[in-house]
Amino acid sequence: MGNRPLSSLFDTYLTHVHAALDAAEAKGAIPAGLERRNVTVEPPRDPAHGDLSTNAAMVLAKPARSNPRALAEAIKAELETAEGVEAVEIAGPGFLNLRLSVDIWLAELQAIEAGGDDYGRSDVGAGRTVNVEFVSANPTGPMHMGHCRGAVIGDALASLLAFAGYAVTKEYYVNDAGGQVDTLARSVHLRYREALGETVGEIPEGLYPGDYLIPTGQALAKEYGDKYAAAPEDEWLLLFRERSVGAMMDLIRGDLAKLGIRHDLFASEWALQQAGAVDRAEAKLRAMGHVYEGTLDPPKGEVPDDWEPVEMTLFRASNFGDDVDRPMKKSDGKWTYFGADAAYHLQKSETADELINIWGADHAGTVKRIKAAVEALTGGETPLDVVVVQMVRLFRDGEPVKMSKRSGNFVTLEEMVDEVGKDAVRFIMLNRRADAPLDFDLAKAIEQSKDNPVFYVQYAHARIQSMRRKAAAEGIDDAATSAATLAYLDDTDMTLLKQAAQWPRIVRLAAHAREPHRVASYLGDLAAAFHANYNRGNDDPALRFFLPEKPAQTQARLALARAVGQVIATGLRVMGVEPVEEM
RNA sequence: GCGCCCGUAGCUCAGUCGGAUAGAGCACCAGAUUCCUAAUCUGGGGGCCACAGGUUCGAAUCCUGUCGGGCGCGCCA
Repeated sequence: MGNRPLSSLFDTYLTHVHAALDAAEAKGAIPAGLERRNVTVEPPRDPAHGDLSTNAAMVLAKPARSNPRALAEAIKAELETAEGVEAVEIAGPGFLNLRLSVDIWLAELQAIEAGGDDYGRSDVGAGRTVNVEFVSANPTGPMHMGHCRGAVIGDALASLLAFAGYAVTKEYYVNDAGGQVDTLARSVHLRYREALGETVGEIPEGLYPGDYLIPTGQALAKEYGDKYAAAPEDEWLLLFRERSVGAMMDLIRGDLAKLGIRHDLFASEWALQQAGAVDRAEAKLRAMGHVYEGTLDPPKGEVPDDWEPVEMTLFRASNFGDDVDRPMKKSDGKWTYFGADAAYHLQKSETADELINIWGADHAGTVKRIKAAVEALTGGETPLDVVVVQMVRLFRDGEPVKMSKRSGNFVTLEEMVDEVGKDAVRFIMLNRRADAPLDFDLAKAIEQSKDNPVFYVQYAHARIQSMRRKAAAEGIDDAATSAATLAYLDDTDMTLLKQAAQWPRIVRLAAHAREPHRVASYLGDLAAAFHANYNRGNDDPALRFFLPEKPAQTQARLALARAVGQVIATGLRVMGVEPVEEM
């Protein structure tokens, strides 16, 4: 990162606006002590309005008991002297529009060059530690397509937050304590007997049928022979659980690796319970009076036939915004999933300032209770954000893709990545808001056309690299930008440069909103602007980027292209997509 | 029944902690096109931002309600 300041152009000018307000205050032009929190500096919607726009006069008008235009006049007078400000206009209901000198944009172009892959990196995270928990798929089989979106979103969000200056831990919660893991162990036991030569036939209802359990059964047969073949379950269940979970986690880690995902930490629910962490969390809540023994009302809607009220250990979630209290411990004395999860979140909060969970939409109903638990357990000290990821529907050429046999049930992540590639999967999964359902078309994902956003963005980058290679071959110096550079750039070029200069702001906004899809949207827009600019050369050869007979101009426009290419490459890397050199 | 999410162009969706004339792609229409990388390009039409109130100088954005769609509701994980 070096010693460069990490503030973006917008931050810099927000500082200038504050300075102007201070100066206006000092002269008595505006009242002192106004609430400035809502003062922003943004690019105006219409580029014709200038380079930057501030709402200061409108926001301050009311507390100042003045009208926006009058305030704007006072602020304008101060702002006009700010560095790099060429003109200030008052427009609309009281916007102050700033036009910046070309020197500022030249400096920004040079900042992109100097920054390289770090251009846009931010310190808004201020080194705060964030724990991003994602995937956390049950360790009962390989990952399927349904896990994929949350995996990519979690990984990209972690990467985005790291780029925005947070200290990020990527964590996977292994649900290895529930009854499903017993089912897994029994299923593997069957495969173990099969490996010993027994004919098992159809996998019985209630056990996992997938072929992926066969190697685990074989490995256990090789290691233990027929020792457990006829033994009672309690002699082998724990062992088989441990081995099966280990094997499944290896599978899952392999699947994640295919998507370019590596977690920093795998936290075991089983280990958590064994270590007494759940007891401690419950005791902590109990000491605060948030836990009691009681019964729940029957669920609304369809009441199960066998409903009967039973006493169990309940957390007063309803005191923290949830609809009803939630069981931590079942009447049989075992922890509920929620009870363990509450303890798990307490554990995470001990090493992180902020928590983020990436959850599938099918868990959306449990967001309130876990937020309630975290609030109670941390005294509101540790914020928890739950990013809810909606379903993916898989298509091929517009036709829904149905189940596949191999996994036992679903289209596996492996099949998906093998078919369309890691980068296309990642980009498309990130090209939509998480809370909107996504249709994923396998055929479209690898289509080489403008309709395919992955291709379109990659192509922009590849095209830029191609020009650079060509320039190098022609002996045109691909050197650093000089002061003369901007003389060759016209308005359309400047618009493109200004768009590339939005990158630091996009990083900040996307990180703040926990929305990595904003990066994908932005890159799509930037690529489109680049292609449009490039295409001008088709109508007017004088507007081509590569003009061998005009090396100085070529150099200048290559500098612009290089900056755009740099931002695209950096953005793609934040998304975990590898920018390609050629296509 | 209750909760969460969503409702923006014919379709798929963006939309800046509330800001100026609400954007893009597809589809449609009209032109251009062997071009630095080709897998097209340029322009055009198209909107009661689901509906009704409210807050605000200002609402697609915030609040309330209604309607419509998705997901969920358990001593499961």
